[in-house]
Parts: sequence; C-alpha cells; structure tokens
Amino acid sequence: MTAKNDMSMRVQTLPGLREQVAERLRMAIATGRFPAGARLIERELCEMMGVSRTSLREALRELQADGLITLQPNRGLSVSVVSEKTARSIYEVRATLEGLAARLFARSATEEQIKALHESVDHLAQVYDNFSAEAFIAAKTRFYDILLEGAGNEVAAEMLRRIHTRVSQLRVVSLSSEERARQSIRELRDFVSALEDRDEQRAFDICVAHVQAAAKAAMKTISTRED
Amino acid sequence: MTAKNDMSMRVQTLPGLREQVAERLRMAIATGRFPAGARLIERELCEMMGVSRTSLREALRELQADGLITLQPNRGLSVSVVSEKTARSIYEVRATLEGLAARLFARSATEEQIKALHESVDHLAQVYDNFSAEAFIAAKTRFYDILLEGAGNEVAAEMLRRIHTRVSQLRVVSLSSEERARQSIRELRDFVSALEDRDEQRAFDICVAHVQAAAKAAMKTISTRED
DNA sequence: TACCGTATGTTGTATGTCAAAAAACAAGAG
DNA sequence: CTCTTGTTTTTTGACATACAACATACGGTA
Repeated sequence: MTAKNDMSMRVQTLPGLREQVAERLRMAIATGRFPAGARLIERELCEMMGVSRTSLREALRELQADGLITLQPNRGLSVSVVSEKTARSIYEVRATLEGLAARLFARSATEEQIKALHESVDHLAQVYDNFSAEAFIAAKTRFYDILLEGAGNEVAAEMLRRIHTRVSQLRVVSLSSEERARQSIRELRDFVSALEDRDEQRAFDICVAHVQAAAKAAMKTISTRED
Repeated sequence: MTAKNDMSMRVQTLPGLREQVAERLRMAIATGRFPAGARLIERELCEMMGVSRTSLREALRELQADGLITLQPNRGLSVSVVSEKTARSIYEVRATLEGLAARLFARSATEEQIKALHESVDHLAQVYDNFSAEAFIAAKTRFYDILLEGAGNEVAAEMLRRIHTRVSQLRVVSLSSEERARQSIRELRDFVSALEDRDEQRAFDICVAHVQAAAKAAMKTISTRED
C-alpha cells in the first residue's frame, strides 16, 4: 500500500462557499431571524454575507427548491409564509415519512445507533433547561441524524431534513410553551423505548402520534396568528 | 368593475429561462438521453442549450437538489447513478407518499377529479400502443397531476413530482417489457375503481401494491445491469 | 516501467453590464 | 382633493468575462 492510497490523512473536504451561504440562510429562517413574509433583496444579502451575487443566487435556488423562500417573477424573493393548509400538509408528510423512518429504524438499526439515539434524547432534555433556539435546533438535528442514519433510507432522510427546516420555522413561536416541551420529551423517551424493544408497530404509532401532537400545537399558534 | 380587475385577459406568465433549462435537463435525464453516470460539462451544456453559464448553473442547482445529478467538488457533475439500495429507498418513499396521496384523494377529491383521473388512465392505455418515451411520460405526468391535485397536499405533491423524475429514469429500461406494461394498466384501472367507490383503504392497498410491483420490475433490471 | 513536472481542462467565485419589469414618486387634469 | 398619467428608481434576469484552485492528462526522464 502506497501513501497515496492512505485515506486517513485526507484533509477534511471543506464545504464550498455556496453551501455555507445556503446553510446560514436556512438557519436565519429556521430561527426566525428572517421572519415569514420578509422580503429578501439580493444586493442586501450579498453585502450582509460578503459574497458575490453569483454565489448567493445559486444558494437561493437551493432554498427555493426546499420551499423555504418564494419567488415572484421579476418581483423578488420573500420568506415563504406558511398558510394553515400548507402547515397541515407539512405535518401530514412529516408524520408519514417519519413513521416510515421509525419502522425502518426499529427493523434495522444497530445497537450502537439505538444507544446513541437514547443519549441524544438525554442531551435534548438538558437543552430545554437553559434554552436557546440555536442550541435546540442543533440538538434536535443530532437526534434526527441518528434516527435517519439508522433507518438507512437516504432518500427519505433527505426529504425529512428539508421538511425539518420548515417545521423549525413554525416551531419558533409554537414550542416556546413550556407544557408542550415537557410532553414532547416524554414522547421521545417513549419512542426510544419502543425502538429498544424493536417494537416496530409501537414505534410507528408513537412517532405518528408525536408528530400529530406537534402539529396540533403548531396549528394553534398559526390560527391565532392569522386572526 | 374596472378593466384592471378583469383577469380573463391576463397574459400567460411565461416560464423564466432558468426553469426552461431545468425542465429540458430533467427530461433529458428522465428519457435516458443523458444516461446514468454520464459526465455533464458546463461549457458543453451551455453551448447545447444556448444559455449562459450563470443561468445554467442555477438550473443545475435545482436538479442537484432533486438528487438527479451528483456533484463531486472541483471535479464536476454527472448524472446520478442509482445504486440498488438507493432504488429501494426511492420506491419505499414513493409507496409511502403515494399511499398518502391515494388516501387523501379518496377522502376529498371532487367527482370531476375522479372522472378526469379515469379518463387519464384511458389515455395512458392508448399511449402504450404506439409507444414513445416522451408521450408516455407526458401521459403519466397528467395522471399524477390529477391525482395530486385531488389529494390536496401540495407538499407531498412536490416531493412526489421530484421522485417521479428519478423513477422515470429507472423505468426507461425496466418498463419496456410488454408484460409489466399491461399489468400496470390493469392495476391503475383497479385503483381508479377503488377511488370511485371512495374506498380509502382499498385505494391505499392497491396503490402500495402497485408501487411495489413496479419496484420489483425495476430492481430486476437494475441487478442485471450491475452484473 | 515508475516517477515527476508541466500543460490543459474544469469548476468555483467574482465583476461589470444591460434590458425588462415592477414599484415609487411626481405632476397635471378633472 | 382625487384620479390618471408620465417619469425615475429599484430590483431582478441574463450575459460575458476573468481568474484562482483543483484535477487530470501528457510527456519526458531516470
């Protein structure tokens, strides 16, 4: 074996500028820093992030494909404002795909993955205490990454990751209610316990119920918002 | 009422150049004109389609988000080659989401939509006779558009449309088998009849079975391809 | 043959430019 | 004062070009 084929020293493939921009924009929307309906002006974003219009526009196309921002031709972009109907659609899809992931995880995850998932819920519970939107999203992302990795369906994973950003956006307001937060953690623990038992059906049921509960909480804040 | 508010004369909002490019590329991949694994060189594509690199690259980002093309940093793009595992994932997700759409359609589609769906299957059956990849894809797209519209979940619709392109890509080879084509039409007729009865569960079951059958056919050609 | 350096091709990013569309604004007619 | 019309400004859509970073191919040399 020559040194050339020794991958261990390979320098980490740094994310391209475009991806960084896309990621920062995603985060800005997920945390509510760019609120729903806000207009996004290319020139301003360029200055704000210190990149060229070329790179910025390519990044914007990604967010657009995710449904995170809306383009009105010749008028401009704005952060998508999620109607009640769309929100319901989002949660329907999320429940469906997350249910699939739950089944697959229960069926084929390794013991290590189950353990990792358990720990990530512990971590999530801690984050709830001294709260910050960023930390919360990071913790939840970790939980999902483990779940989706264990499920072993990369296509479903990709779709759920996208939806997840939109859900975060909705949750910014909705989950600040302490009640739902506690309950949510309980549901996740229950979920993990079903997975530890490899109980596919129970994991599925809990997962779907969990999403539906989250949907209910979110829908409440949305409908009040629209008054 | 002033003329200003009379929408009937509104000129049709023409699709931007970028979208046209994206659409043509999608089609080229779906029909196998750009086969899986083919390298895509930006300059060549620019010349081929007569657009600037700027526009082209933005279109490419869309296809990339759809998973249709794969980017290796600093190396270039190529048409995604679908592994057996990924193909399975695609069909799993498709079955899940299409099952959801079937349920929703059965639940809430209008009578007109059901009728339109029935007719689109008739049309699809005709297309099978004097076959062409383009005509087939167009007919199938029409069927899906009606189904997804009737289901009334725009988020699921968007995801299924994306997956659909990837499925077309797989099917290019797989569905040329006359057998499967005939059977497929029979399944669709059965599906529509369940919807006409508003039989949610039966529609769901047929839908999932249909996708699984399609998956089986596709997987066969994939595994032979990989020999 | 194996190695090394150079030439070439390709992507990633940045600039500058221009037309077309929309919005904001100003001016004039009723 | 209000409505309409004309003008300016802003913003997007698209293009051409440039150049650095990286990767591959090539060709010469040991």
